[in-house]
Amino acid sequence: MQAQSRLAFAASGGSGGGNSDISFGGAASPRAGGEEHEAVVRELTRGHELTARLRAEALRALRGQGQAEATATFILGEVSRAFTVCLSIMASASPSSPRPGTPLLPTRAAREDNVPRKRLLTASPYDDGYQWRKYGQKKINNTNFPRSYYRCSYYRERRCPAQKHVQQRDGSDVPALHVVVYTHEHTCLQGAPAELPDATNSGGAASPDFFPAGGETQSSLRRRCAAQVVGGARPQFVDHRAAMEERERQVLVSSLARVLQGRQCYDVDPDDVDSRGAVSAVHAPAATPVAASSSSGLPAGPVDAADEALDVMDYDVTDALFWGPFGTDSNSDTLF
DNA sequence: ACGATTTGACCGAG
DNA sequence: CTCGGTCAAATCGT
Repeated sequence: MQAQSRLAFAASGGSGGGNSDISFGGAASPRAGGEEHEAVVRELTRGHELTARLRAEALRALRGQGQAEATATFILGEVSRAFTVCLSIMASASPSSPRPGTPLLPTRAAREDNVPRKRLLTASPYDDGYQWRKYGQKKINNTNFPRSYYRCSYYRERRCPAQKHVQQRDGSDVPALHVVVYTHEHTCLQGAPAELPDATNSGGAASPDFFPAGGETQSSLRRRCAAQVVGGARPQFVDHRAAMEERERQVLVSSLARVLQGRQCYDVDPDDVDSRGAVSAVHAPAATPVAASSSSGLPAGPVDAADEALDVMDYDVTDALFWGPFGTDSNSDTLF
């Protein structure tokens, strides 16, 4: 599913630039395309709803049955996610929706801070592989749910500027969907390997930037850094897209590892999982520990939130699906 | 004791 | 003045 959408959108011009030229099913006219589009969306929505019901029933039936429950949770979560991603693609390709990269009528347009922003619609707003610290919550006018404000946990010691705002979407989505707006790009994973305090050796040479700030002890900083390192080898995230793919892969591996927990004969190595999530090899020894554990256990993917009435510009769906790079400047199609 | 979260106050933009 | 975003003291959880 993801692989297909990836290919489809990769062929359409890729990320960021917002030059996608998406068409589905060779619709001949806007009218026919619109009807076809509606029918597909209707069926996908129905499938999604039925999956949610099936999931609820299955979990009720399998409650307390350990591995079976975990397996059902994972598989049905993946099915649900597939529907969500399809719906997201259809929303982005809607004949009536603005094309990616096309400036929307600015609701609070022309924000002048020039800060790159990006919006996602996802059932799991907290499973993006980063560590966040909440710093505020606000009731927003004319909405049912409060908006929560998060900052990268490394805001202080590494001066990572990344932030995100999470707000549950009004309505009766099952599962509940959240609009997540990311502002700024993480800097805390870039060019870090040699500079981070060593997580295992006591005398690791750390740059002053990575020493604890605000009274945090060195040991607690090390613990936190170690918690984010996967398998002891910190990837040097230079290419943003590769970094995001890597993170998504790790989240998937984490899910698989949970499911396979207890089956001593199976272990999953992240290197054996390709970008589509396919496990290309299964072998001992131990599975690599994975950061970004999910509290929900349902690795639902992020999708485009093109129909939201929030003051965020639309952006290329490829980025929405695969956590691609932020827009970086005025050329970005992800700005407010 | 310490880090994370909550929540009312505050601030700047419109 | 209203509103969204942030701050920071109080509170909570481990």
